[in-house]
Amino acid sequence: MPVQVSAGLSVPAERSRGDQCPIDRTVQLIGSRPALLLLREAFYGARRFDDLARGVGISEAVAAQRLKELVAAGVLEKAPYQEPGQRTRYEYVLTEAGHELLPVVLGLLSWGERHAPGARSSVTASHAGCGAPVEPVLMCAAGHRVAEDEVQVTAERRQSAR
Amino acid sequence: MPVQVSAGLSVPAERSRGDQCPIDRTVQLIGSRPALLLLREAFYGARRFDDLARGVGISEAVAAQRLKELVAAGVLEKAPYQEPGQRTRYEYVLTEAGHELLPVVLGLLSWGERHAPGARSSVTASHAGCGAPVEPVLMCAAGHRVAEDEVQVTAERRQSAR
DNA sequence: TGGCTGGCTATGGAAATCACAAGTCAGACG
DNA sequence: CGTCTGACTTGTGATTTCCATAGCCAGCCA
Repeated sequence: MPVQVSAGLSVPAERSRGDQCPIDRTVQLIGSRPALLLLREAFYGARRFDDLARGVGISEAVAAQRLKELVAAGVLEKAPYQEPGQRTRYEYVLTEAGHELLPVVLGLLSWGERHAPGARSSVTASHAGCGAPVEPVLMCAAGHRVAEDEVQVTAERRQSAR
Repeated sequence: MPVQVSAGLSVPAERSRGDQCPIDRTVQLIGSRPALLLLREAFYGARRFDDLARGVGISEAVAAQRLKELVAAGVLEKAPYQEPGQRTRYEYVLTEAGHELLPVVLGLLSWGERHAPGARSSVTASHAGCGAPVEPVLMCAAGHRVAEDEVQVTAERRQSAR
């Protein structure tokens, strides 16, 4: 399913320094603290507005704004639900594209556990099949597990005026 | 309903909303656009102040500030270098912990290529050993490659005070 | 000794973002 | 009909972050 990205909605990607780098584009979409934390809540299983906002600890105004952006970016989707005796409401569920951000979020989690001082994690990610904990790792197309220092990053710099 | 335990934690009162989640801590360290983009430049191979700042397209003041934070966070390190006929200067190199952020950065890159509209990437990451492109994937401790929807995220909710 | 250059530091004002508070809206319930 | 609740929207300052400009500082070189 094609991820439709905002038909001209509020995402401010345009004005900011037009960078053609996908990293920059992704960061502009989900790179702010509230957005990423909302995403974290979504992975935890939160779906309703109040749960999401409270879990992150931000005001409703900010939550509404960020959720709108995440929906526009195709990361979340509004889906109707109805509790017995309640009227129809909308919850926020992760789209396919949203699920694909899990490696990033788990990468942040994993790094934070190892390098950011503080309380231990209260979160675990496990393989639904076998129950073993899950971690993001690097692999090359040939099937090798790749250590961080075995990666060659090459950028075709052509924009560097000067 | 989850219970709130461990409420004894002293109110943060720090500048940041004290969250004991490693994801939040990591985001507070490297989650801003300038910081992440500086990191990107570092992975591209930039080491000198001007190259880093110019590559990101931010002012020197912001670059100096963010670089200082990244050094304080242990992601970058200042190392002396000397070009012939120049005085000793300092460059910024990735530490071990910094290199371990590569999965996160590549995850953002990979996601952006697939889901963020725009020009194609001008960056590739390849395995230094075999030359094949590298991607971040999820693996469980048992050695299985795990799809995003096979991951079970469980959080010990305790903070839902109120 | 004085200029040049890379690498910052300082200041000031514009712009974005936040929390807090209050208001809106739709429909189930009494 | 009128209230209640979840999900927002709007308004108001305070706070933060940004860019731009300017200045400073340390050597190498002439």
